[in-house]
Amino acid sequence: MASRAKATILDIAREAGVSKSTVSLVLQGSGLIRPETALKVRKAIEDVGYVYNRGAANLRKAHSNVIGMVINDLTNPFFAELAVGMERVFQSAGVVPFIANTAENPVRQEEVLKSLMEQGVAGLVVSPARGTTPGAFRRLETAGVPVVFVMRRLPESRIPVITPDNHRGAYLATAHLIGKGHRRVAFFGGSSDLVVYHERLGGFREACEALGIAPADRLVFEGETSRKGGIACLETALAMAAPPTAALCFNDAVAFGVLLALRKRGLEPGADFAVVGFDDVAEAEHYMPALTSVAVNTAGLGERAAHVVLKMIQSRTTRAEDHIGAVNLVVRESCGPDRKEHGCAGMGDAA
Amino acid sequence: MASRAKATILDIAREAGVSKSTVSLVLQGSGLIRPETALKVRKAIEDVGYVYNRGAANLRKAHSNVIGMVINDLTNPFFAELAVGMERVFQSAGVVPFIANTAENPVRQEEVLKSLMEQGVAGLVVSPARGTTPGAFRRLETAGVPVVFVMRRLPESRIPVITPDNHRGAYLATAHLIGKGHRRVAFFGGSSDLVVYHERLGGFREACEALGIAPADRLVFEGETSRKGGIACLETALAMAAPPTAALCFNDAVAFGVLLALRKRGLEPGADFAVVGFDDVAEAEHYMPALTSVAVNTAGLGERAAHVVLKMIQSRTTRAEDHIGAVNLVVRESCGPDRKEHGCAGMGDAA
DNA sequence: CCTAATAAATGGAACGTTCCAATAAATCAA
DNA sequence: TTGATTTATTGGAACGTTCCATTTATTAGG
Repeated sequence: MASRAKATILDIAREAGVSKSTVSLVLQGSGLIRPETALKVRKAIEDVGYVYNRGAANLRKAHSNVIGMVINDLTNPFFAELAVGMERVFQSAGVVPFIANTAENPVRQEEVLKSLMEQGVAGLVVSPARGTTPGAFRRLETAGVPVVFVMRRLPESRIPVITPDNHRGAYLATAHLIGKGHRRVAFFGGSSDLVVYHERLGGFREACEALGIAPADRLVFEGETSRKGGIACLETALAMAAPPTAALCFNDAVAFGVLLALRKRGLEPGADFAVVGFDDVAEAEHYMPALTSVAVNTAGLGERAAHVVLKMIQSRTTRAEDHIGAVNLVVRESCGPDRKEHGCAGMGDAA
Repeated sequence: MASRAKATILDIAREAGVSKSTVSLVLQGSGLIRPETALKVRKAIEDVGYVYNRGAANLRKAHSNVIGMVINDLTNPFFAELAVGMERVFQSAGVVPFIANTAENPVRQEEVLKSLMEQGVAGLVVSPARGTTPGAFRRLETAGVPVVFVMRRLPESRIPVITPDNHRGAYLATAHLIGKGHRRVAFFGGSSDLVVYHERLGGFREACEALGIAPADRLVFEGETSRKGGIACLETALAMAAPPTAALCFNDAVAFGVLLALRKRGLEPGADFAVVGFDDVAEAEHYMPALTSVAVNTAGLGERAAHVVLKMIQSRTTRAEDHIGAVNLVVRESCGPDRKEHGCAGMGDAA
């Protein structure tokens, strides 16, 4: 059923009555070959059902045109969107990237990275798994493989990073909440082993400080970065003596959870409790109510990252400039109308 | 910055004072090597910062342990879930699968397949892109590479298929709707170039017939398989003279769109119009209202597909049995309570 | 018609592994 | 001791390409 031993360049050569070198040249589109010869060879290639053996070629050439995208959680639409952005530019550069999922698991990530290296990748763009150890990328570094981080960074590392301006995004969002009249505001979700977390939390804190929210009135609740985490955060927040009236969520997934939990309690998102998300995934716009969120231009950052790694490969360097992408707050319905002093939902505030 | 010429098995041999053959044996974990020798070698491997060159090895061995997962749309959480299911079993089998996205584009798929073949994949599990031409997999077939289709199938092809029981799922869902008292029911979304579409539509039709819905009262609206498509379907359906009162949607994305559009019109999903989805993605449970949907055990089918391809690779065959997975209807809120003759929403029915 | 220059095609070594057949070393039976 | 057997180790060919250095064919210049 399977074909006989697979055809090689030599079989083609025989078929076409030329030397293997000639076939190789044709395969590479060299202009040195007489057009009619090339034609003959191409016909032979078809006839014998040849498939190029990239492994053999790489053995000789030592640069492999395989590019890897290592993603921490493909199940999360945010990262899927990111991956798709990258793919777009790889595609138009004529390379087929291989995607590998680490499922937020550093051990798995280790395996994936190892496998990719053994495969001889030319370059990598990585959104590192939570809890990645500092040394995880040393192998790649000493091997001189171009790597760029996207969306997430490691505490200290020389690897170039493409991220959104998390600090600014959080600042903007928090200012929006405070501008709406909220005086007791919370930060929901995320965990401190991610540096993004500190960046976003930092923006939140700075806004609170700048806009006169008392330290006691800015509440932070760590939690899973998922719908579930959002639900949990809201529950514990509302159980407090003086609960917050608004929250900036670590990401949209958390925000969706909060929205859900509010509804389940019979509270009206927006009117009774304002929530803003982060990332502005596609779904945010279609949620009920539509989610106010910090747009980070996910696909755009993906494209940027892809370009950078391509450039690095081309110029055989392992260094590149970081890029901090602009963000902007897109206001929708989840924060309701302004709550200026008409003491709506009965949650008093100490202004 | 980059290391000097990368270390090979020969460097290790020199370092450890043994022959390259010995190193090779150690690398493969052969028991023929004296433990202390093996230890010495392993130390040398560490010392020189060796990375295994799988390309070179494959050249010699001719079976590559690379497995590919070709997915039509990673952006769709349903397929992401599927991919994750497959990954789980590949991981525990000790292989790192490479995922490639075709973005529902047959041309891209062609490229991806070509690249994978050149890479020398040992096997493939594929959810083919819409509009895949019949010959797209011939290359793989003549090369004798094990391939299994998952979730989707091609009109005619000898390649084994793992899918849910689409016909039965649609039947169940439709029967549920009719059981609730609906007499004018619709099928929303999907397009006829997918064979899944015909399977699901077939189940819908059969249920209608079996349960006495007049041919004129079973409406079918083709449309995009997305939220957007769902919105469009609902709009055109409600614009009819005698609109349906319930719909089975091609998949959950369409159903979400319908839910959204209902809300936007001030209609209450469930009470005013019943909707059931298909696939039961994770989100269905958390939607507002929670979506009644046909659960297909996505991850389970993914696992199954992975097992099958692994088995095929191992037994060097290109054939395997099809598998039709059981489905079940999970009833939530989107169909409301039974609508037995208490003429609730003012939409009369001719029973 | 010969030489120089150019164009087209080619042989062979090299890339880093695996694995067979062969060797070397150790153990055993007599 | 000697050969037979087992246990460890090793050299070398092979895998399918690329690319350099050559060779061969073609054309141009005189």
